[in-house]
Amino acid sequence: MQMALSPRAEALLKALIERYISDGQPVGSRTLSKQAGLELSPATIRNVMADLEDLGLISSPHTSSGRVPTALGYRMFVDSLLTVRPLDSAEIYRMGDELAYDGDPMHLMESASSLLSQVTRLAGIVLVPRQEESFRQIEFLSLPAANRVLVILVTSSGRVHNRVIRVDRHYSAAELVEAANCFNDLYSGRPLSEIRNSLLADLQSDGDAMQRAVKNATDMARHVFADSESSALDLVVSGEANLLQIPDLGDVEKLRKLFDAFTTKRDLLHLLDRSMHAESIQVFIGSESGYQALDECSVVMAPYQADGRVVGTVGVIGPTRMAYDQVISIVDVTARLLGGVLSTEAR
Amino acid sequence: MQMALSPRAEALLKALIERYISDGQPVGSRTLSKQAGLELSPATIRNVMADLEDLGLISSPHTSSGRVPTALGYRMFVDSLLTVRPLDSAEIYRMGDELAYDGDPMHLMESASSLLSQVTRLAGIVLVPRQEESFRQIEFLSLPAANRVLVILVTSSGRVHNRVIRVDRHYSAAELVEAANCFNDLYSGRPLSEIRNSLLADLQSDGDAMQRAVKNATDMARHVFADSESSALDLVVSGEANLLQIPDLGDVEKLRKLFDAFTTKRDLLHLLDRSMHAESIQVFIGSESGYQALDECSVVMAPYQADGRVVGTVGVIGPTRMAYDQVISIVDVTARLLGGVLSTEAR
DNA sequence: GTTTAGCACTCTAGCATTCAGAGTGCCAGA
DNA sequence: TCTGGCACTCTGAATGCTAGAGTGCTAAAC
Repeated sequence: MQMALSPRAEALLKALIERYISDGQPVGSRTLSKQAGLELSPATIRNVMADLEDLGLISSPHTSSGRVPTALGYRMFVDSLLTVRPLDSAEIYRMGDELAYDGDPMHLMESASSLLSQVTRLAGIVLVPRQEESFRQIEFLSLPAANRVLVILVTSSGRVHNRVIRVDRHYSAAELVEAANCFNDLYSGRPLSEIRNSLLADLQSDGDAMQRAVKNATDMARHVFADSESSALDLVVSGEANLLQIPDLGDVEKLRKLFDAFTTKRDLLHLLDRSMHAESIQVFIGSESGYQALDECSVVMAPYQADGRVVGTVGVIGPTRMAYDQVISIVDVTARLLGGVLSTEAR
Repeated sequence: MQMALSPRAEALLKALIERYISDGQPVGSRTLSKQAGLELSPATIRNVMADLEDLGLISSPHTSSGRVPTALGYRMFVDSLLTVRPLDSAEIYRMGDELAYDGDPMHLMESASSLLSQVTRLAGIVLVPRQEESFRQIEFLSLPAANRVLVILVTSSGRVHNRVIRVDRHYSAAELVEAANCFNDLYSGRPLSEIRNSLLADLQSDGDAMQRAVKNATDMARHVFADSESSALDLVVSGEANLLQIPDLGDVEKLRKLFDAFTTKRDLLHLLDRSMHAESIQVFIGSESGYQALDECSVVMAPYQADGRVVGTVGVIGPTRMAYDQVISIVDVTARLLGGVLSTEAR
């Protein structure tokens, strides 16, 4: 189906999409003919456009007004016609400054997301995956309030989960330290999911065979591991408000669905999970994403690395009519910057 | 200026506003005359309405269409005409179930905010004030990564702040425990702000007179106290998406400003701070709030208590045309439920 | 003196009509 | 294979019209 286009048709499609992206108006043959670079009469252009329409790359909103790219058209544009506009180094430098790292990776993700939304004037998203996380350290603190213990879990990425739990009796500080030590020795470096399952299994066997300290630790740890599973914190979205003023997304009902997707996060997580496994930048255009809420949106995501391993993905979400040439390089740079911060940091 | 209205004018105003709230259409004299309870001809009603308009309580969008309440009209309605519709106990019970408390007060606030937004179909907000917080406990954990220490601060409300800091050399676990003990002994129960200032003063004096352990603790604690000042986490907003589908807030530009206010939080914090000092429910109508972004919105807030002391405020934000009778009692009940959870919990 | 009926007036919302402009498709000629 | 020309279509803005809803005012009725 995807027969090769003639070079002329390609050039025309490229010019049309670029024009549409900057104007937002359907593009007609006259307009395109006046455009420098193509010395063709409107009539010729009309013929070519008719071919492009047959191929499903462009369409006209109504019988007789200019053409508009379809999702397929954008796809071809992004895949093979686009000339990405690299950022100048001053810009990159400025962006790097904005990425503040204070030790809390969550803050870093938030600042990356917010940076993206400011620079692109779209919504920025950062996915902080949990599946790869492993256990680093647990600690139990006795609280003054009766029979309360604060459980603190530190994961390999440096994220910290804490939770206050009620316990059945008072534990001395020494007991708590011992329990933590046992647990740390037992599970250090193991993936969270594995530990979670293991804890669940322990709960069922309920063996009296276990040492007391280990048993205590297991009981208390269970709560915070249950928390760490919740993926609520894994996705950071910012700059949603930018989407409000984009005329392309005028349909209030669709906009509401989109915002719902931001708060629910479920669908987005699935989608972004896919982009994790890609080598480089990925662009989901319109309904390609498979989620209704994103029908009129495109998502541009780039995986970022820490010490050579992909640990998450970062990008933006905006209308299908977005300035891909700029957005792609901005997302690319952000992913690199983020990777840089994470990697130097770990050294 | 606020001369007493005749009972008839009051009844009329009340009927008009109730009608407008449920319909969203300007209300004319005929409509009002047909309404049960008032046996008056349209002409009479027109006379009264003219008076109400002179008083600035209602206005007509254009020369000849029905009347619409002004902010002043809503104010009088809310202050003296409104018959609050109490929730039935089943409803209250159901809401109580939704307020899950797992030991983390932040989760509780989020669930309260989300509960409000679901029940009212508006945006829910919860203010968690910081000024009243006092110090409960600090702890330092050594991390495997070179020269990193995790600082954990627990405040009186049970909130936990953590931060990873770099230190100049390796500290042994024993050193860290000692430092924490010193610090805890020194500052237990004192207000955060006081400690913050004290730490700042110490930094300047830089006295060699201080014990080494105390000095270490002070240096490390400084970072997390700086964090705890940031008020970013103090305001929880949820259900913003609900506002999108409200026809009254059709102006996209205003909506964008409103969403910006949600993410900036600064203005909202100021406003809500005011509502903290009120005894009971407060309603800010339209431009009364003094913030442009809230021009076409009303804010209904109720302070909530923990053990008899007001510790925060909870409520909703929506269009000026909202069902005050229901919203007010929903907010009221939520504040009580929240207070209940916080108080039983502390016992 | 309050209330009501009647009347002239005003403004909106919807509808049909018109008209210019932009764009298309197609055909015939270069 | 490209281009010029022509008939056709569709949109969007402007216009005029009408019905409906609502008002303000005045004079009569209670």
